[in-house]
Amino acid sequence: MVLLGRYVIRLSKLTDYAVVMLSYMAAREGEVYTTARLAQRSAVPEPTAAKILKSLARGSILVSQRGSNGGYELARPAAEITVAEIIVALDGPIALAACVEGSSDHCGVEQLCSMRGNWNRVNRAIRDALEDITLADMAVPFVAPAVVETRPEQGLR
Amino acid sequence: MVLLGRYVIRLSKLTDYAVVMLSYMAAREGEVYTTARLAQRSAVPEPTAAKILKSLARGSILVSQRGSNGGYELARPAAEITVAEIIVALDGPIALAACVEGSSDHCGVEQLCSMRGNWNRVNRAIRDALEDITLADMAVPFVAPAVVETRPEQGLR
DNA sequence: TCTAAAGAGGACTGATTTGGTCCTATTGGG
DNA sequence: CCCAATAGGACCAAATCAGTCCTCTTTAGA
Ligand code: FES
Ligand code: FES
Repeated sequence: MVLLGRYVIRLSKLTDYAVVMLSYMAAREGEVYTTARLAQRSAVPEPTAAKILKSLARGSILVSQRGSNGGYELARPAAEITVAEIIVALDGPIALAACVEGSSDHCGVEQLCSMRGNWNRVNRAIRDALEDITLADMAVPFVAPAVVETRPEQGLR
Repeated sequence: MVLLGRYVIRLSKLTDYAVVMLSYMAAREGEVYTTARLAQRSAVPEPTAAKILKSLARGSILVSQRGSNGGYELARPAAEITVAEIIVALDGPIALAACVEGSSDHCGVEQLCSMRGNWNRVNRAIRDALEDITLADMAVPFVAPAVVETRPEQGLR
């Protein structure tokens, strides 16, 4: 059977929180933010915020400065940070199921392997979609621009 | 805080199994397949297969015929069944986080709500990607076409 | 040079979610 | 009628995730 490995798209709370914090940081690039401050501003409990920030730093989305006066800073301009990267930093590679390029596991049902390439196609489609959207796209100005409340299906792009 | 609800993309084993079974069914459209048969052919344990098939039927991807001589049949030609539908049938709506059109929960941090529309953009991008791929795309002929074993990053479409 | 303010890195735990099983209807053909 | 199927849930065990905490390293500056 198809023997799934690690790979399932699984974006969640943490990722969502991350975007909230990153958006806040994007407001003034070049500034250094401490964990405490970011936790406060985003309403994420501090230990959790710390965990997220560490992951983002490991993923080269933030650069960290240790020691006093330390903190985090965006590693690049917001427009160059993609949602895909953020997800990868927190949830690991973006893929749906096994039978993924690079996965070495191989299912026992050789006949079905032909499907392999097709999942990859799906994966690539999603990855592309996610790579097209940057933090700058997410981080619209914080002065909430009258969010339409009723079924906002309209054209935000 | 952003108060996430139900909505997280979460395609997984079940979905993967489903595609395997559906691909098998797509080979000869119009034929009626019993749970037992599908379970065997796809190497999914029968009770699990049954569960999946029921979900697919509920999602109008399959039509079921009860009673003896009963079974399942594709509700439409494979080319008209999208991967998106299959996912929805098994894992529920395709979306990443809350702040989704239609979700009535509302986070307490009004300032952050401006991000809302942007998640929707992400959601829509993924949904579109998934709607573009049909079961027919996944169900390439079962005589495995010499799957390239070494880093298959090449152009399978 | 000492201290305190930061981050790094992991171990750990409780809560959710999944995957998987099973049991009891209901349906329909022969 | 009976048997072969599906429908629909309840249920459980295992995996995963969110969240916490503890200890170590780095660095500014008194
Ligand atoms: S490796 Fe996935 S179907 Fe064979
Ligand atoms: S409802 Fe999601 S940020 Fe407000």
